[in-house]
Amino acid sequence: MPAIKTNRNSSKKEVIISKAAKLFREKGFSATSMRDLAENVGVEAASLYNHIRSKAEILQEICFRVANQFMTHLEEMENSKQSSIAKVQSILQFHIRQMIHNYEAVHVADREWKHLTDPYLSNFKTQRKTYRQRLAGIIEQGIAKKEIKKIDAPTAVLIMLHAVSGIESWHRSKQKISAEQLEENMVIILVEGLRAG
Amino acid sequence: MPAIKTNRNSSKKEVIISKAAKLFREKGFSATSMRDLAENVGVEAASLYNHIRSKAEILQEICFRVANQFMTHLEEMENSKQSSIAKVQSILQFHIRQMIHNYEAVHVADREWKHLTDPYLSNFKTQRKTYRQRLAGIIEQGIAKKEIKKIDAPTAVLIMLHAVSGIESWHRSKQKISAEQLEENMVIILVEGLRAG
DNA sequence: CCTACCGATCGGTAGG
DNA sequence: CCTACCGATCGGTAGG
Repeated sequence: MPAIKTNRNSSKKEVIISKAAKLFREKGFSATSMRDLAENVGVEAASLYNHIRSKAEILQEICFRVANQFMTHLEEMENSKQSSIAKVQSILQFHIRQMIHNYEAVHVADREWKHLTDPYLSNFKTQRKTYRQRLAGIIEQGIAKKEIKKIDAPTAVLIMLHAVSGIESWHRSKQKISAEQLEENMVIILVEGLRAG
Repeated sequence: MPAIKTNRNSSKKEVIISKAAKLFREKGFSATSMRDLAENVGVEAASLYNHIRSKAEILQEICFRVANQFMTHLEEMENSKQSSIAKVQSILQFHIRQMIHNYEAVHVADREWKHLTDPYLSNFKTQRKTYRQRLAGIIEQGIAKKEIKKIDAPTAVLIMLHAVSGIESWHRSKQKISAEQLEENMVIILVEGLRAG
């Protein structure tokens, strides 16, 4: 029954990708060996190759899945009727939630994409650049409508996206505030600033 | 003349560390080989070992030099008489300027420190944690004095420090705003927020 | 899914 | 500073 065989293969592939995301985040792509990964999955290294084509393919899967999720949400926001500041806030919240709940993969896509090889590398860099430009576009609309103060939009994008990657520290922290409080604090600081007033 | 020999050795060591910082940033610590590094320095791989003890030692030098610079500036701020918000702003500016002018080393210390080995790894993690706690302390003083709004101080630290690492994108950007404009925009967004008002 | 193994490359050393 | 080389480990394949 080929249907069952496909399910088995693909679910084992998902286990491999999920364990790989965990290891790539902890040790980095280059410092993670296929023998490390095999041990975590519970098979010999050679057996991994029945499910995946190469180490490079695993990284590709992780990076492009994450990229597609973010691009899909961005497009929803572009087509929505909200105010620009609400769109920016929603995108920020989406990033925060992804970083909280899909931490391993999101972090790997953010930090390890440099180890992709062409043509995937160029493709990924293009997608990344496009995403940032379109997000900057939304911010610029907000500035034009005077909902957002006159700042350099690409700089705002850079701050937002990198601030979110700080959630890494939250994950590692012993005495954490709740995910809800984290999200609330991050949105307030980025939207309203630090200064009291 | 041992004095001259020492100078020659230490300046060659500086060249090695500087080229290593560049490569570690571009490719990551694990993906940079000593043969890569040797080629960039202009010698054979074996010759590097007349100046440095190991690949690990190079990373240690980079990470602890950067850590010491930040810790020194933090201590200056702790001992200064400015308002808390001015202290936070000065620390933010120090991070931004370091990231602009000592980009390679600062970026490596920020992203590649996981590849340190004990006892250096534990030492670095402790310093990092201490730095963040003390910066959070300054922010908490600002909250107590109502100069800073009531937010979770560790979350503010996390946002500030990670936002600054976004300067990486600025370095890679073709059509950059000036370093001064970048600094001004980053400080405004983080201190005053995005929303117009 | 395993055993057995490949060529390439790694960080590092010996010796001059 | 170089040539020559070491043992270890890498990603991946053959064959069953």
